[in-house]
Amino acid sequence: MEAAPNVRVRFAPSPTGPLHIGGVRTALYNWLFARRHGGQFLLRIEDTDQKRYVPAAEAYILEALAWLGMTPDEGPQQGGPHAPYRQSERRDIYAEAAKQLLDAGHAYWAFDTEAELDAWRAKAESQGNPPPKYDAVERMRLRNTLSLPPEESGRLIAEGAPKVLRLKVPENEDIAFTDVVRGAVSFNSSEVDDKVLLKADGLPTYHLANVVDDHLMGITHVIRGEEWLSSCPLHLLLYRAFGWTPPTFAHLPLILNPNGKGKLSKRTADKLGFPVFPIDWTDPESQAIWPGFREYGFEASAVINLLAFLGWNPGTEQEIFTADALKAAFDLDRVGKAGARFDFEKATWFNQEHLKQRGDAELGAELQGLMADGGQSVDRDTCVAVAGMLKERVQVVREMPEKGHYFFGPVQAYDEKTLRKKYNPERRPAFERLASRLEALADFSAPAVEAEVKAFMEDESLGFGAVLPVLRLALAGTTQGPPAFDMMSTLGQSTVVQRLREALTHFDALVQNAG
RNA sequence: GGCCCGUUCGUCUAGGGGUUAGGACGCGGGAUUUUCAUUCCUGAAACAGGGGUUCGAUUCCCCUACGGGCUGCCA
Repeated sequence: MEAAPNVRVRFAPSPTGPLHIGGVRTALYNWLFARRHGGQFLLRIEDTDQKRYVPAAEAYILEALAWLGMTPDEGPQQGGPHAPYRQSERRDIYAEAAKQLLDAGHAYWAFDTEAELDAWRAKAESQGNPPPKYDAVERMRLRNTLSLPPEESGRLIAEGAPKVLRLKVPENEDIAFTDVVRGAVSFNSSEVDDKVLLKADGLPTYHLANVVDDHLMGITHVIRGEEWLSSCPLHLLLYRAFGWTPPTFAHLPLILNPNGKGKLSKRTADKLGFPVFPIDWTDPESQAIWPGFREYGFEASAVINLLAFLGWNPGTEQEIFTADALKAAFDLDRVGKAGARFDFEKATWFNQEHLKQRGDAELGAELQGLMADGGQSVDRDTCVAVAGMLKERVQVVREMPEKGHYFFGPVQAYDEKTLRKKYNPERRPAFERLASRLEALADFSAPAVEAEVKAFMEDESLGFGAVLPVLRLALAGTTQGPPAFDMMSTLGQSTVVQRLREALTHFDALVQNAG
């Protein structure tokens, strides 16, 4: 799309719990769009619902964004020209905006209590009708400054009766707009009800606060989930009532459950065994940990890559992107319209691709840290070597300690089934000679070990198939793994010799047991 | 129920009035590898259905079906 002058976008989550992966993607698209166009990416905390407010959620959001490298240009942490960036700290601004609407006749006070409204809805439903709308026709039957005699309204207000401010939505008017991802969209204003703008507690609802802030903060593009599409006409009405020019809207398709129906949910993800949150979240009530991608072992760059592709594609066949490459390639015109099912298999593939592109040194340092977390101190060189050998054999770095356990400690178990197939007790003396030959080696580099083992095979008239599997079994307990000579070299001479000799003492018995 | 949005291989998707409908994940086969993994080659696999418009529709229009969202003093 054309480079709009000074693009400003925002991510505006509500701190009611951990950020969902869908929310993270919304943040990502906003961030990418801002970077692509040299604009600003703002973070605004929409904490206007005191009932659902979860104190730890804001810190969680900040940490998740930081992990992914999506640093806001303006936000509660870094401040900015439009501070504060937390809606609970902007009450006066909304109150003033509300007054403006009230004075202009675009809004009115309503005195109906929640109980009254509940009864009103329940009555309709009991008659088999759909839930009624507080709209142009119904409002005259409810209690508000439009339906009540002015004296009574005045009295209620003077008495300080609980009241909410509602938008006076016009009747039967077509509201058409162009959505960047959906094209022409239109609604009739009669479908929109007189939404509450200011709640009885004096705080604004999402709609008011969002529109006011987007305008005040100079937001040029509102990029958000499709769940907001239905309220977009309401927002447009609000912009019009204020006399403001609305921003450009882009409603993103939703991320759906892998199989079955609906928006991707924690419930489904739990069942299928994968995370839906960027990082771990400890539920304040149950203390249960809701798993995150970070702790599962995902690379931040992979999460960004895979999320970017859930609803967007570059139009080329390239699928592996760094964040920087995405910043250059991303744009709204290639965002799809249809919801995308989340495929964890593909997500892990993305991770492995990103893993393979990382350097051994860096990976080794991470592995060393992982080992330390597990209480084992391992030297850096070993970790680097192991990481290099294992990175193509795991999907997440966290698999390495277990997958390569034999590098860090004794063999946990021998694969007996394979042992029976590959080991012939008659060859035990030969393998003992091999142990001695290896013990005598002056150079234990992989090529030297390889040369020695090959010489041994030649001398003993044994082939690869007769020697390597047994060697692997003795040293690692399994026939799978990195190239045998690299593995041996990393294990080190004394470990190799010792493990081989010890294994030989067990192998006969293990083979016999089976018989 | 009403309103709105959507629908190309199992999944993510490219494409677009005339194509052998392309790629990726996953799956199958093969090559390489001492093994596993990687890598490479390869196979199976899709335009939801019905009407139009058109010389010609997967592509444009309508309807249906299906899916999704919204329908709160939640966001």
